[in-house]
Amino acid sequence: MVQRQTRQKDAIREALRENDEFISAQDLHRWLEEHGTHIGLATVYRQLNALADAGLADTIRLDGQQLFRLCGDDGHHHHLVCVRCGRTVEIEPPSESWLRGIADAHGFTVESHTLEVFGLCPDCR
Amino acid sequence: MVQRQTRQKDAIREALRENDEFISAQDLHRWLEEHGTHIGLATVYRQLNALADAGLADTIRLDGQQLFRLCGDDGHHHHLVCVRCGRTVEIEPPSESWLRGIADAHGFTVESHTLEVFGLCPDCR
DNA sequence: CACATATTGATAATCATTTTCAATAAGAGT
DNA sequence: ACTCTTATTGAAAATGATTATCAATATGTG
Repeated sequence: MVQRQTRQKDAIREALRENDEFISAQDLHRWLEEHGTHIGLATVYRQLNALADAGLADTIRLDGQQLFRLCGDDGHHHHLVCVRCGRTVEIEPPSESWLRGIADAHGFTVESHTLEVFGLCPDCR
Repeated sequence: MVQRQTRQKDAIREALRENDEFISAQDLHRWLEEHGTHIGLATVYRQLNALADAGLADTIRLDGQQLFRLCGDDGHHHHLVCVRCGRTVEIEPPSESWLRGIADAHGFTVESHTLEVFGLCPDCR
């Protein structure tokens, strides 16, 4: 027995499915509360981290807190984030070979990378 | 009168000059302490943020804390960061036109962006 | 030198996130 | 359905980084 199914896990994944944009653990917890689903804050953090670790959720860091969003299982993505409303669009990643080339030039290995572009979306500009 | 020169500001800038790699406010505070210079932690945070706001220091976020490093005044840089020892190398940024092209395609403006590559440096791999 | 005020620093306050640990519940085996 | 092991939960406390407070200090201008 390695992994158990619980109403909390289901509720959290479902809540993420209904929230297209990146959302913080605190906000997701509040959202669940407002929708009549009480789940401990610690559990929300735990599941969100678990999803991120499993590669099922993407995370970005904005304004001192970590935001989460479900994503396909084809690795992580890069984003264009509206600094006013939080709207997010996935963008083309820089080519892996470009990254590797740069790292190789300095003798580094590549473990991970981040790329986020911040600006104003069409509605907010 | 808008800006005053103080021994604290000088000490912090000098300390940054002697630390090539990214360093956290806490660590810089400790470093100063170990070098016989006592400066309030709050002041270290204040100056570090002031330098970053002024564009004189680059910052990255690693492992839940913000790291600072002096940089030239020609805008911000991108980095290759060793996840073990913290060693950092500046890398070529993605071309501005590439960024703008992506943003334009979605109707976004570009206000800022981040790119960090994490891996192991030659000594740690 | 005097004065207005930028700056400092010790401490308290915030805030997000993690840990703790006893209580609960999933699910495998019977 | 019943038991038993243990994954999971949740409330509360702990942590850790960063920021706000505010009286005391120090800067530089007149």
